[in-house]
Amino acid sequence: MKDITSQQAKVLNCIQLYIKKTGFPPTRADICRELGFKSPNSAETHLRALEKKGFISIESGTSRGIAINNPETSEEDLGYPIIGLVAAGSPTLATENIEKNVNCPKGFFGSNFDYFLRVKGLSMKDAGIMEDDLIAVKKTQDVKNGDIVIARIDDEVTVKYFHRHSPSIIHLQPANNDFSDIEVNLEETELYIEGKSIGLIREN
Amino acid sequence: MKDITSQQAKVLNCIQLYIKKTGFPPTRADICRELGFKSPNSAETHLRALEKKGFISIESGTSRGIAINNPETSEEDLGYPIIGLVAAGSPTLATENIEKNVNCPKGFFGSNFDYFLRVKGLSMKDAGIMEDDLIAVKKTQDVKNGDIVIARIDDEVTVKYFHRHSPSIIHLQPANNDFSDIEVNLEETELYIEGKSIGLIREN
DNA sequence: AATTATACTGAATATATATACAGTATAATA
DNA sequence: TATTATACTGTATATATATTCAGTATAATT
Repeated sequence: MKDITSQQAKVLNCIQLYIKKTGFPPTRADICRELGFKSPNSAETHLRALEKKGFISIESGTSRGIAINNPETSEEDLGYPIIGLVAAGSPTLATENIEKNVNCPKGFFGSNFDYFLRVKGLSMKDAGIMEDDLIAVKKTQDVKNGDIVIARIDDEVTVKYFHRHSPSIIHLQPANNDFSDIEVNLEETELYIEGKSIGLIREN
Repeated sequence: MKDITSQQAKVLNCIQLYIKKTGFPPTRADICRELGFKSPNSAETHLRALEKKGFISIESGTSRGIAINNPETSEEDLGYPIIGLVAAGSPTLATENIEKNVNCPKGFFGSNFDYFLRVKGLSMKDAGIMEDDLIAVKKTQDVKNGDIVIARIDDEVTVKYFHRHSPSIIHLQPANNDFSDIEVNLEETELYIEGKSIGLIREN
């Protein structure tokens, strides 16, 4: 990264202050107003110089498309996404399925996990899993009998106890007498294990 | 701050992710692209709803003029202590009672809380509170009927539903048929409300 | 001596963007 | 029952904004 001139430093500082104050970067005109320039091109040339020297990035054709290149804070925690347990379809990490992100420290639960799943229904009530609870899901196919798994059968996603009765027969057991076991014959029906529960969070 | 709807939460999350990714807030069109909307007015109305509810600020007439109102200035927390629910005695924050500290961000559950209590027994089983669960406890005497409270009667601490039947009669109800109600006559017995449960964490 | 980078003013313009207006539809609430 | 909030599509437009072009001037390199 090349040397910055004093005027360029003023512009860079102005951008940082502006973002801190408003939450979004300044326009060329904003910089002019802050620093007393009379032409937007003054800001423009300074911005291009700062970009060339690596202090900022400029998204072309984009209003306020200025980003400060901070190598230190680049690897920041986005947190874990909360995904709704949709009746049909696979819970994917696509933006449109993410309810919000939870700033949860890594290794909060003993082992690592990938996302939170918001529970619908009471089929696991007796396991202490209630409606709207958040299950910490570890994406894995390595599940043992008795594990609480997130399983998908024909596009329907469900949370149940996992029990392999024979190489091709798997039982998905609810923890609620009002629900019945789901017996899956792997030779007839496709079963996909999305992962297993390694923890739970409830907000009330 | 009013309740956020699930769609509004998605929009808010989308904005946060966009800022994290690019360094500047999205346009209405950007939000549409991320979430699959086909009209910029979809984003607009969600933004106005989020503004009305206080989650964001919008600078009028300003491109990308979206600022998130929760600066989430959470400095790295010292963490919350986990306190064992001892059969007798008050759960105090003294060092000798602290099982360990959990590095949990402030405001992790909607409201603030003071410590985690490790649950013993199954008296609140039907409320989804299982043995060894961690209850997030907010120290307060301001409890309403139906709240899950941490109560102390004669040095014995217990977690139960709170129900005031008359000014001097309080029922502490378990959520398990194997246990019976505790009726407390405040004129005869001293009852101290340590606080109430505002959340729960389970590690398995 | 000829570039090249810095540091500006001033005007012009294509387009990126916010935002209003006109609809449709459903669920919740008074 | 009427009303409000939510959740969208679709079109239109004033303006906010990036960006180019044309200059002027000084200092630092090559």
